[in-house]
Amino acid sequence: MDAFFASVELLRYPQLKGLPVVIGGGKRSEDNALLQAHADIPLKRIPIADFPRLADYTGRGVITTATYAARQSGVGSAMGLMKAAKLCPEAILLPVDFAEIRRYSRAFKDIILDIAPVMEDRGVDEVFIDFTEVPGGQREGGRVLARLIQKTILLETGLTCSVGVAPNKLLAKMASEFNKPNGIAIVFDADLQSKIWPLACRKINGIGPKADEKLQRLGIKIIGELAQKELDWLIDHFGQKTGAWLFDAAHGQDQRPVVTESEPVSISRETTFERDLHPVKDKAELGAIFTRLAEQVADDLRRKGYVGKTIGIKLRFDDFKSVTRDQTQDSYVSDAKTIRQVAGQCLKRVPLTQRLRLLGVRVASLQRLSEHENNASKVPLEHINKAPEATSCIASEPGLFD
DNA sequence: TCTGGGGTCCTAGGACCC
DNA sequence: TCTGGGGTCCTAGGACCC
Repeated sequence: MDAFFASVELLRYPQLKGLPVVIGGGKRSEDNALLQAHADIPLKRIPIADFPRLADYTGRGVITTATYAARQSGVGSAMGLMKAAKLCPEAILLPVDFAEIRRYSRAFKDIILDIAPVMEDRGVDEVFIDFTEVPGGQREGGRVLARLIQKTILLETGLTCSVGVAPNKLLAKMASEFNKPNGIAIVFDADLQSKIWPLACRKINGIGPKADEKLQRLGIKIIGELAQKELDWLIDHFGQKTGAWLFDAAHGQDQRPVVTESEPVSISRETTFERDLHPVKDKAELGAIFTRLAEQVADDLRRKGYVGKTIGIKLRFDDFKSVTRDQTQDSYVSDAKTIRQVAGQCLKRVPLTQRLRLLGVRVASLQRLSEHENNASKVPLEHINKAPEATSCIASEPGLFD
């Protein structure tokens, strides 16, 4: 989806179209103030001058999405809002409305599922779709189906998206960036040299700042240069797994299937404080936040129907360094009390000599509540065979060749 | 002007087992 | 004198993604 969070806000406030708008910053208080002050008029009649300005922001938030007009000033995703305010003070700042985002996310995915049922969820604003078995999916290299999806989403939601069609996920993801916004791009295997090799290595999904820096140190800036390197050379410099993956990626090779269903690995909640908190002086406040995070995670587990047996915490200090601690239980849990208690034990293993800026609580090693109840109803064997009269064990001595 | 929140996957060492 | 070769699970950190 194109500038998804911002585009959703523009549906509500069409008077902001074409203006630099930035979404982010957490709290909805300013937005509520805006709405309260204009309770008597329709949203689309609220004067532009009355919207909150990025220049007035004072918190620790980051940009989630910027409209294309705002991007002209050099602001972009993940940038701190205070920094963005210097670059584009006149921009309008709106908080994220998660409920609304989820509604539109569900809506555009349902539209796609109706047309092409093999869809992989990649977060609120992105999916992979397998065109292979969709009737007409091969027409014009996929362009006809891409256009149909685009038009239907626009018609039913008012939102635009960009589509990349290619033989695999790696190339499709890159292709989707080619004609943003509201664009379609088709990439065939034969286009590798002309369309992919001139791109910066950073454009490969999976090469981040660190890997890119290392590649640059080795004199590799674009994918074409990466593709000239031998497999063994890449493995020598990046290890077996990453080396082989880089080699494949540079040659446009990617065998990953479109995965339509997956189970979560972990569920967590974290929060950055408005100001850094002192582990002793602000103990009471930290304790209250800690408890609330545990309650939120417990609630998430309950709502989603999971239990977990690894409970962990995350701390970020005032110097932005992070640590994690976790502890695995013998049995699966999901209640706030237990999570809070085990998380407290984890916290004791961290030396607290600095102020904290973030605290998080996480539950992993998840199991579906339904399966868990299933297993719990079966009495475990060790409870049936309590104190056996005799135990047979053929190989009771540690053998040399076992 | 410091840098959100919720995730996944990988690596690497140690414990422990056969 | 120097000590295998699997395997799994747990823990901590870090890169990366949306």
